[in-house]
Amino acid sequence: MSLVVYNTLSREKEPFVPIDAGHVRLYVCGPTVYDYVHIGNARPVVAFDVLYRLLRRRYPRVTYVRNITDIDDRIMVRAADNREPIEALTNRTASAYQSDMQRLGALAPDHEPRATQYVGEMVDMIGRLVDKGHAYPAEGHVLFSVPSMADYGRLSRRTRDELVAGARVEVAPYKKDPADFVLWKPSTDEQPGWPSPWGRGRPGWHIECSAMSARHLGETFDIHAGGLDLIFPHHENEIAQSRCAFGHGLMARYWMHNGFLNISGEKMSKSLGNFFTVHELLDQYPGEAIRLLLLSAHYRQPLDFTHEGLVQAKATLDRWYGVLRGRDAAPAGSVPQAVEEALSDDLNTPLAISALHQLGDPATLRAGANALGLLQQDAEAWFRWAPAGAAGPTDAEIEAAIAARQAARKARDFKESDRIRDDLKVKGVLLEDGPKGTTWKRG
RNA sequence: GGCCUGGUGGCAGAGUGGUGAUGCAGCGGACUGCAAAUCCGCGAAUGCCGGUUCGAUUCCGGCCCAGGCCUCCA
Repeated sequence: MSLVVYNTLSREKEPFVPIDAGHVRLYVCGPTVYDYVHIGNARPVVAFDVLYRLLRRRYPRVTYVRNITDIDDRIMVRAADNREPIEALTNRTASAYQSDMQRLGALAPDHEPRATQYVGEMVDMIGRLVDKGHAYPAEGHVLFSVPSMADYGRLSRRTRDELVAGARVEVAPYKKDPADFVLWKPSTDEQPGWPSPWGRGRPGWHIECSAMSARHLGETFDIHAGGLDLIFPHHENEIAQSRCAFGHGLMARYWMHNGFLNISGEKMSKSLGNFFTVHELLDQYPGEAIRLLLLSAHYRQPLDFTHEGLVQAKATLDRWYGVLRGRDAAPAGSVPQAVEEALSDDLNTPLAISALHQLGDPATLRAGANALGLLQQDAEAWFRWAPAGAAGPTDAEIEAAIAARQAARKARDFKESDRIRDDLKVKGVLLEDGPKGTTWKRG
């Protein structure tokens, strides 16, 4: 089954043909670690985790790289506010990120490079750009010369003139051209910095991805992915840096971008206060419910992230886990064809989910859901999940109440048995009488 | 102003040049001590105006509406 992906470069779906069919290489832009990530940051991680899983089924070797940006002005500001060392802040938030993404069912990338560990590579790359006339030093900075690249702007379909005309930002006086962007900037004594031929300083935002992708995936690789908002300037500038430094006609063959996430119909933003961190959501909903909601719309479409959506996602998973419950549900050997076909068409996860609804066999259902990174846990564990800080009855108390209710039912004291059931319901525990006895779940 | 998305039943959300998936909700039935869960069945939608076509929700043009990007941003 051939894989087709939408390539931002061409604005069309294209058959996926790897550069080396023996080794597919994928890069996804990761977070800047200065705080817990928000739910919008999780969308590319989950969407491209589905891609990673699919590629691993198709190709003998896949290398997936997702960076962690641990040097950035926001980090410096936050560390100063917190009165803590930068490394303490970045280590703590990077660990929280990794743990949160794991709880969303995302596989760990093969490499998770941190920018501060690749400053040497970045300095080398900037040196190459200067040597080739694509960059120039100015007042302690090094800038990329946009006019030096004939087809700059291909990804975002913008010409240099359009950029300059639409610019909302004041042009720094040391720029030769208003469109030029920073590769290296000087640091004061208090700011973190590294030695370079242009003085002590730190890298600009874009250069780390160029340097780290080249190091782990090569000068050209297959897929580069990230959020829609990264098309410009981040990915445009990565392309400029990598192509001009290495002299290739392309950096990555396929550029994939996920759409944005709205909160209750409005753009998520700090000023509106409609801002959820993955960390806090994981206290209130199971990770798989959050993941299912993220996959319930196509990755390129906008996704409205609502409480109702989470409740519905959890209900769907309740039903699926109900199919698995008490039955032998080891995943069947292969992913059901309908699911595989849907995912092969530019990751059509909503269509794949609809196919899952048609599956009644537990092993097949689990195999199909696993392709989406869902139904990865034991069914009983799923039904015992409770929100953080919930004050409901313990498992043992529930079992005891069920036993008391069974005794009442046997004595045909339905008033008492219904009282017990209602009492548990108020406490968030739902009972279901089946042919094999009574099962329960936390609502 | 430039570039780019999208407008499908009550809600969520796919596909498709030829009787419009799927899930939730709703309605009816089976099952149950009663429920719940499950199963069976039912009703319900393609923003507006043109064009191409035997036929358009799908292709083309215009309009209206919503959203994103234009050097913080997933």
